[in-house]
Amino acid sequence: MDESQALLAFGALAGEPRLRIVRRLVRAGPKGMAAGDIAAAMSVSPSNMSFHLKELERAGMVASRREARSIIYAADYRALRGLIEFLMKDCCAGRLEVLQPAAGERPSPAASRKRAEA
Amino acid sequence: MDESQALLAFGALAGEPRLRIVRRLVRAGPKGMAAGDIAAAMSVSPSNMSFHLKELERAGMVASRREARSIIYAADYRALRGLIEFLMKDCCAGRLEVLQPAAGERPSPAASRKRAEA
DNA sequence: TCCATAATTCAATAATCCTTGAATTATCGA
DNA sequence: TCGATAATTCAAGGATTATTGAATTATGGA
Repeated sequence: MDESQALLAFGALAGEPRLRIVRRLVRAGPKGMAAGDIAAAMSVSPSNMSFHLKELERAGMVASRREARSIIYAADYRALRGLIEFLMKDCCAGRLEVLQPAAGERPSPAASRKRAEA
Repeated sequence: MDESQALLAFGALAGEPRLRIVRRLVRAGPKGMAAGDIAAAMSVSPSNMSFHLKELERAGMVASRREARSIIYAADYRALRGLIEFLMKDCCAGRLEVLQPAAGERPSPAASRKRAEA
């Protein structure tokens, strides 16, 4: 996966409805789910669901096929793997310790600040 | 990493300038880089850089500390690992084949369509 | 204290993205 | 062909997010 695809993928997953859709479709497996069933399963209007599914498809995260009157959407596992790989290889490149934490690594400044605020 | 943090993280990485910043900071390592040096390194105005850094910090992807007159930003490796884990565990939960492709898996419909368009 | 440097904050504008509901396209069965 | 179902497309509006330049805060040294 190259950078521009990764950017699309991050954008596609950066919203509650679409992240939920992807989760649902991963669970559904390769046989997928009809657009209307996804919409009903998460109480989103058909037209809005269509918008989000198109967005996910544009980003390559899901694929669609027509089956009689329904359009079936399925998660693209390759894209998910590709995104994970992108984060590991391309993004953390040259810094293996990102993936393999040193023993006794201390909490992040950000985390400490959050605790202090609470 | 929980869902709301993952959503913030995806949003933070879903843009060219910020993805570049994270890449640069991962390369820079734990000692980090001053805000101004990051801005200069990628020809972005200081005020705009500040905006993006704040966004990344809000998402927990980077941490900042003051050092004399400079403010030093560093990538939060834990957050990057957390995001990778989120994708693997939470998002692909119950579908191991997302991570371990079956032998002879065929190209995605999306990929075929792209080829056809070209 | 005064000046210069480093960065942030603020206000205004521009650009994107999301949602809604109506209109349209495609398919199937009578 | 006609009616019903499944989904998409379109246009309008609302809401977020990004960019810019000016004003502000914090720090260190003369």
